[in-house]
Amino acid sequence: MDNQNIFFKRLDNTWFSGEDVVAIAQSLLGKYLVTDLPEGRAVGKIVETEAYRGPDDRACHAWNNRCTPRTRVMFEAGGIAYVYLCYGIHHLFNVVTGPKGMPHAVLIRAIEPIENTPLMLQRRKMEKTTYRLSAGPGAMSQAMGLNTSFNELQLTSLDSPIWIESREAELPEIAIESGPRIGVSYAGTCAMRPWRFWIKESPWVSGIKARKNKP
DNA sequence: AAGAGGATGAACT
DNA sequence: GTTCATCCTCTTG
Repeated sequence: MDNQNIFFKRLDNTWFSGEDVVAIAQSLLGKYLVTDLPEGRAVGKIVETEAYRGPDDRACHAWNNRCTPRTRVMFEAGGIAYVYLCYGIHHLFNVVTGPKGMPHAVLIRAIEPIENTPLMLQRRKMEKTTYRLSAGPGAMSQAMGLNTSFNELQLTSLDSPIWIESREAELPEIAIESGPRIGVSYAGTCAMRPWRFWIKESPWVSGIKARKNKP
């Protein structure tokens, strides 16, 4: 009967306004993504992220502070959603970070299903729960009901249907691994930056060749 | 106005 | 390992 809010804390603009997007990408691991939509509510634990640092990151859509109709949202203050269509099929979900004018964002690449797996299965048109349900940015977005209609949504508003929250009174120690980001080979030397982060040993991460505990 | 290519994933061989 | 679905954005002319 404890007040949930003591432990379930929606991340706010202050949290997302930090200048170090690489650090924020790591801090998002172990946080919970919640989508409370008309079809139902779903919750997933974030297990994989990538940092994109606008001004000096060739892999970032806002590289060199490039501001276009699409990337404009990345220049907003941290805490707003940046969702775009990739390959004409996949909706990729990012959280913008940093102060207004700093075009940084974190791509959420995978979640561990926590609440309402049946809804996720239905959205993915799958029958059995495996890592394919929500491993990879396109799959994750589909499972959670995220699409480009939520671009520019304020995730930090108290009445927002989508948000990210922490669920621990004290942050537990999380074993984090890192490596190069996926699918950014066009970005020259920037492609080698180890700005992809995931929770070590998590079977819900994308791009794993040999899986020990197949979910 | 036209064309290339992409922060992917699924279904193939 | 390879192919390809599918459409929006950006660049070029």
